[in-house]
Amino acid sequence: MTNKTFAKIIIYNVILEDAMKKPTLKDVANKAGVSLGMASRVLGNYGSYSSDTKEKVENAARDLSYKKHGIARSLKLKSSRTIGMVMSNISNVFWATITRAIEDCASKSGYHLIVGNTDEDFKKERDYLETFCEGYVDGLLVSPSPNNHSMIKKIYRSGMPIVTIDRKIGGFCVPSVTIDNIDGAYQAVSHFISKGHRDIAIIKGIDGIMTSDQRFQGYCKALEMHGIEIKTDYVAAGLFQKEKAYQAALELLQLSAPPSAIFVCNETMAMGVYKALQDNQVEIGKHIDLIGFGDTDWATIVRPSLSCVRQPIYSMGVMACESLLRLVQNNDTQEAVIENICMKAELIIRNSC
Amino acid sequence: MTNKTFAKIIIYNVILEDAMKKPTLKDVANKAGVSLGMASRVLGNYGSYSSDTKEKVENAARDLSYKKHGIARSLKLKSSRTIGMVMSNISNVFWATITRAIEDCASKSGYHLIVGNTDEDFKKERDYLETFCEGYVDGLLVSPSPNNHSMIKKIYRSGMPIVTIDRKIGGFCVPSVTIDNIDGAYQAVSHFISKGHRDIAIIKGIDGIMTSDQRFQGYCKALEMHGIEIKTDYVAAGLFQKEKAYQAALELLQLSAPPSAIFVCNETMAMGVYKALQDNQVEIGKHIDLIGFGDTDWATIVRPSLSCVRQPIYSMGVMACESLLRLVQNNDTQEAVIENICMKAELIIRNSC
DNA sequence: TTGTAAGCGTTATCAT
DNA sequence: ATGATAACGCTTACAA
Repeated sequence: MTNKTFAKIIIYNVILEDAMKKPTLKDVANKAGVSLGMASRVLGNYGSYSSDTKEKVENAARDLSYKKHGIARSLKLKSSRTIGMVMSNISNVFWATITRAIEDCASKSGYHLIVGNTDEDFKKERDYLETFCEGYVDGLLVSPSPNNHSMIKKIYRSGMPIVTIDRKIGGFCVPSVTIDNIDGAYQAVSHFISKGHRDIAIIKGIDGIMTSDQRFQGYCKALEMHGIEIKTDYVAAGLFQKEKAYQAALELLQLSAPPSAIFVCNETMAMGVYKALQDNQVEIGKHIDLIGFGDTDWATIVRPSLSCVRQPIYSMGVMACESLLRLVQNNDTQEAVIENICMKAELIIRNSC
Repeated sequence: MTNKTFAKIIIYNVILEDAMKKPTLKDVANKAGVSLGMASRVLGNYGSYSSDTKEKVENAARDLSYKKHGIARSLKLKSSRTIGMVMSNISNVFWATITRAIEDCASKSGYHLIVGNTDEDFKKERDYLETFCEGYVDGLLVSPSPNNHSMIKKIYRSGMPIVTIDRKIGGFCVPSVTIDNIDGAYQAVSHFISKGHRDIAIIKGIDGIMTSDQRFQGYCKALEMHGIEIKTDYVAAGLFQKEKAYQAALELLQLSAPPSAIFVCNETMAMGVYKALQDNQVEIGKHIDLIGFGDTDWATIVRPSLSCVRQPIYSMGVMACESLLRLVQNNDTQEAVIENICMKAELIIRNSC
């Protein structure tokens, strides 16, 4: 946004080729000398027709370079063959990876993917859900904000296939694919404890968002299991943002009794924490140990390398999409099975602890 | 993909609410006791109608919670109000950021965004272009692979609005938004030279892809301008991949006369190079200077921090989308202006050089 | 095997 | 101001 310098080279076009409108099935039929229905049959490869007409139609289609019109088909078949994905922010690697997984999976089955970013704004989320549901999608993958749970339930109950991803609606009433955040956090904090740490801080994400709340639960559980008191001083909020986490880390350092270990609830915030500690000459892995939730590319090139709870991100996307496609394809069954899949995360120890 | 552990909680659903099919305009009209056309007029807010019918129709629509059917509208209006984006890989931050920018811009104008990943495979690219053009999109944003230039020209000439992004088709015959890669690379290498370096290596991306070729051109230009010979030993290929770049860096180190500075053609490869140098106890910024093309989050937390050529990624996405939308909305003009916008990159000096 | 025609859910023109 | 009705481009049941 900052860099506004650019050159604009404008070329006046000589002429655009005759933008004649695209040929329709009717054109093909006419050219082939058969009826519209006949043409549809051979191009759609169903019904019966003589090899003679088959050839005539195929030739005509080729000559006109006919392409079937997806929208018209969609209307007739009551299926757009596209699915929608609504998430907080696709430029976050986590979501980018999930989107990639979903698109891979969807395209394999001939589905298109349409995306929407909400920035955790439930109003935006609502808008996307609404417009996507205006016939544009056959199914929905959504990572719902806490405020829209009832809306999503309603949409699901009205017959639109949905599977929530990375977060779930209370009561198991909508299919979901999630990570076991409690267990992941528990593993991380338990590891700290096993190394002798007692003063363990957490930098949470956004309260009310399932992943953040559950990671905090896992943190609490580990401390409680080992009879360690949970000090409110050690519970900081980073809102899943780099800068906020930087601040939070600073405040932790300024405590009269600073923690000896910090569990950071996502990678973006882990970046902020690294920076805060580096800026204050605190040696990570020596003065303060660190574990982040979520693996990332840079974890291995930063010094010391970052230990983390690795989530099976790509797999999560694939499973969610497969679940959804299954629903989409069984759309008729009134009495459905609701799958709530929960995947385990894995603790990866590197040098930051 | 590696972590296959997961729990599957299956809940049998009590019953799905009567999945009655969605109300149509006809239903609304019936309920309101007016004709279908009338209902369409008030809901579409055009034509004329009495305030009485207006109220009746609006009430009926609300009571039935009627939503207009996007696909049907699209068919009638010959516009899907969605644009398509085809790129190499959305899970790469560069593309994720661009996609975000485009989606922001598109949604602001009421357009949906549908995406496709090609992994630089021209066959996949072709498939996406083809299916997207089956009426699904009103316009296309493409970062074309070298093999599909003629296909893209053809599609463009046939009347489908296209703007290429980050790469362009030879001959300025299709609108584009790109970065001035030659200048960016030139800045980086010139900086090396001004610091006294003579033995400057480059780790290129994929030959034949515009961004890689142009960055190499910029490298050559800087060397030539200062009368420095281009040594083939110093020209390595990293294929835009972390691992390949790691290898390439290793080979550079093993040269009898290793370079004193390396220019790396993207951030992914810069990661590989960092790792290679770290693994071999080569001190970056001391034994070997480094500049990468493309800014990244981790550039400031890695030690030493990474100098780089920063591209205005988000802006590029916005400009491309705005260009495209302009084309989409003037679709009728036979004689069009072809904009080829080229944005400047900016050298950011940190501690790696 | 083939043609006819009735939709799919809209918009928009043409009478009235 | 309102109601018919013809598209949009396709699929498919029904007749022939």
